[in-house]
Order: sequence, then C-alpha cells, then structure tokens
Amino acid sequence: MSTTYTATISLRSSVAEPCSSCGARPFSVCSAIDTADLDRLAAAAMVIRVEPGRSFVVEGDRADSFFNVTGGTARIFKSLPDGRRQIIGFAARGYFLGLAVVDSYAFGAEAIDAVQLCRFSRTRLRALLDDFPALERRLLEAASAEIVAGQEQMLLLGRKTARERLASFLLARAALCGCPPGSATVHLPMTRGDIADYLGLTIETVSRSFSRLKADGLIGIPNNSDVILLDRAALEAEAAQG
Amino acid sequence: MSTTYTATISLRSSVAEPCSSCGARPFSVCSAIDTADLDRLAAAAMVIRVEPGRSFVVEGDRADSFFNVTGGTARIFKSLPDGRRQIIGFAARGYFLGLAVVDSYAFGAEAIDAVQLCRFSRTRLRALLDDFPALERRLLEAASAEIVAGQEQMLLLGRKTARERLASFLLARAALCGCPPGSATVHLPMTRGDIADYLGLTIETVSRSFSRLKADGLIGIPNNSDVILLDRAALEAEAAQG
DNA sequence: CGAGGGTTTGAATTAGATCAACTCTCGTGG
DNA sequence: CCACGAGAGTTGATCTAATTCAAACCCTCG
Repeated sequence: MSTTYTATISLRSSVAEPCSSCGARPFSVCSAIDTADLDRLAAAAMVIRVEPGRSFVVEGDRADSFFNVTGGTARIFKSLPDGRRQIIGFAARGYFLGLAVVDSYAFGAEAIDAVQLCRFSRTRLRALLDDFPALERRLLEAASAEIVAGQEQMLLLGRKTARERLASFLLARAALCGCPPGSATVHLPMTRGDIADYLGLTIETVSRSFSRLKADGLIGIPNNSDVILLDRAALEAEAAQG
Repeated sequence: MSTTYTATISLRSSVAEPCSSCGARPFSVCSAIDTADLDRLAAAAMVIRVEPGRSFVVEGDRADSFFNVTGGTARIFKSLPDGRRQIIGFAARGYFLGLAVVDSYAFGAEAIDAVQLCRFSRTRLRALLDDFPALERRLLEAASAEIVAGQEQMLLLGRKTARERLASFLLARAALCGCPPGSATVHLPMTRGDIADYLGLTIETVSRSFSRLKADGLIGIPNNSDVILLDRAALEAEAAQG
C-alpha cells in the first residue's frame, strides 16, 4: 500500500515564512540548528498542509519520510485487523514524527484539524544528521522524552481506572500547553472517540467519566472541545500520579 | 531516597573477561565501538552483579548511572502510590538501561534472577558519546526500537483481550530469543505475577489464560518457567497481530 | 515431613463494554 | 427563517470479561 494523500506541498525555502521565524522552532528539534545554518535546514524541508481527517502516514509503509509538525494536531495510532484502534499520542506543534520507525512506519497518522508539516526525506535527514551532531543529540533527547511518556501511558493503560485515566489525561494536556495554573482551560481538538481510543476505553465510558468529574465539581465543560479545570488538586489526587 | 543496593562491583578493565570477549557485545550498543577502542569503553565501565530480587534502580532517583545488561533478566517497572505496579519490560542480555531518563529515572529496576551489569556514570557516558558518534547513533537506533516496542505494548494494553495478550507475549518472547521455529520452547524466568503486571492483568487471569491455551492444545507447560509453543499459527491468529 | 512460596481453580462481584434511545449542534436548502 | 438531517455526544439498561475473594494445590528446601 502506498501513501497517497491530498495535501498542499511546497519547498520550505520558497515559502513566505522561513525557518528563522517558524513558530514551531522553539519547541522542535530544529532548535538544535544554529540560526546561521537554517538555510541548510530549509533546503531539506518540504512544507505540507494536510486537511482535517486526512491520513498522511500509513502504518507498515516503507518509512521514506520524516515529519515535523508545525501547526495543528494529528492522531498517531495503531490498529488491529478487526478495526480496534489504539491512539498512541496526539502530535502537535513541535512534535517530530519518525522516531517510531525502524524500516517501516510502526504507526498511522491522520490530521485532526488542519495540520502543517515539514517533510524531510530519509536521505536528506541522514545528511543533516551527519553534518549537525547537535541535531542527532536533540533527536536522542526527544526519543528519551517519548520513551518516558510511553512508559507513563503504559502505566495508565495497564493499571488505572477510567476516572483516573481521564484525570491524568486532562492534567497532561494542561501541562503540555505550558499554561500557568491561572488559565485553567484545556483545549481538546480531538473527538470523544479519539480520547477513548487513546485511553483504552469506549466513547460511552469517556462521556460518563467526564459527566461524573463535572458533577463532582472538578471540571467545567463549556463545550465539547474545551474543559475547565476547577479543582486541580483534586484532579491530581484522582490521577493517582506515580 | 537514595539507591542502596547489595551488589558485587568491580572495574571492567580489571575483570577476567574483557569487553572483546563479552557475550553481550553483539547484542548491545557496545558493538558500535571498534575492537581497537574497547579499552576506552572498558575503562568507563564498572561490572556489577545483582542478586535475585534486589533493586538496582529506584524510580525518581537522580539518574547518575546508566546500565548495560550483560547477563540475567531484570524487571523494569513503574508504580502507583497505592502499590499497583506496571511492568514496562524485561531487560535481558544486551539491553541498555537509561534511555527512559530525562533527569531522574522514570522507572525502577529489580533483578529477577542473578543479573550482571556494566555501569557507566553519566559523565563518562557523555564523554564516550562525544568521542564516538557511532555510539550515539546506535543509542538512537536502540531508542527507536524501544519506542516501537512501547507502542506495540500500548496497543496490547489498551485494546487486546487477556488471551490475545498472553499469545502476543509468548510469541514476542519466542521471537526475541532468536530461536528458529523448530525449537518451540520459550523460557520464562519471571513469575506469573510479573507477567500479570506486564500484561495489565491479575495473576489469576494470567493463570487461567495459560490453562485455556494449554487445554486448547496451543501450548504445553512442562513447568512454571517454560512453555512449549505447540501451534504457532494458531497462536499468531490469537495474538491479533496489527 | 512440614512450612512457605508460587500457582491453580472455583464462586461471587464489578468496572467497564455493549446495546439502544435520545439530545445537541450545526450546516443546508426550501 | 425554519425544517431537516447528519454527526457527535449523552444517558440508561443490560451484559460480560476480568477482578476479587477464597480455597486448595503444588514444589522446593530446610
């Protein structure tokens, strides 16, 4: 099966916004490259825009491309033959897609909202890594962080209750957005179904758990894609943090 | 909390067996270092022996040491405050322990049987990585493989039934031992409790699932630490491989 | 031979899944 | 402007896979 996706593609170096003013750079592996060398980076990258709902990585395909997410949110997932799906993570601005690759992609990826990507071919990335050891080191750090996050998720999936999973999820979302404790609103671009497949639950259980947390006064739900953390301390207790 | 463990410690370079004849080297990141440079590696390593049941990494401790397993099997795990435990993986010969580290250890580690380790201090490993880019590359490959394995485990924990989990576990064990399809005996140094905590189940459910697979003729159980795969095709079907 | 792990098996319980109905929101078109 | 329909979300009733509780059943080892 080959990866065919509808997307807008253009060469990074020909695009209005150069790497130097890229909003994703501070959060991504690209920050390992000095400003002076950014033209080298730009020359290796293709800018891609993927429409909501479209797939841009197919599990099992030969891994010829690596991606850096510069905008929007994608779901990263694995599937079983009968359709059961496990979402591995949500890739947002700054996420490097391509660590979970040995020879072919171990995961599929789909845009949730409109996603902007920088695409690097395997060979060009290889060349960059050879020229910039700092980039390789940064990739290793990113890989470490991903392994740590994965282990935390295994603990969640293997040992936490539905309510604990949801509390953990909301707190993790709040933390990664980097918002201070003051602004307690967490944005959730994904559907309840996505959250269910991420937490190893069903849609119904996710919905019920949301309702309970709300009834218990721990959260507010102004609309389906936002949650207000009303009692963070209580949520932390619920999350049963290791 | 500080890591205090009972162990036999000696300098690698003063030990009878040098790196060049180390049985773990072909399977470990050490293979990235040329034979000519092995004395450098040996000088950085301490050989440690950990007795069965003893802990040698405590979750949350500052990560000052990295380990390479050269013999035996250790369990890598995370715990919740109330004692619930999730085993992240079983580290055997060739496994590098220290990828899941940002600043402190994200996991605990205990010897299952007698474990032999090479210990590297953070600073010495840093120095080695600076001198041998091939080692850093190898570490990145190891990290990729670990991320892929972690994602597979998330799929198992989030979406597979007890029977599917056990079938997957047995096949994974058979694969990593590298044994050809001919020799169908899989050795399990860990207890049923360890398997349960690895698969996100209880001891009882693991035991029952073993019994069912045996009753259905898919496996034989000569003793508690060995399983014979009698019908690999059927096991693969049961494992619901992605 | 008896003690104490680890393991197995059975019966009762339950968290979460499944099945099913209903609601909410939002975009479309008469 | 409102009816309509479709997709996402919620809620209730029922079911079940796995857990929990409880009681044997091995082995191994002193």
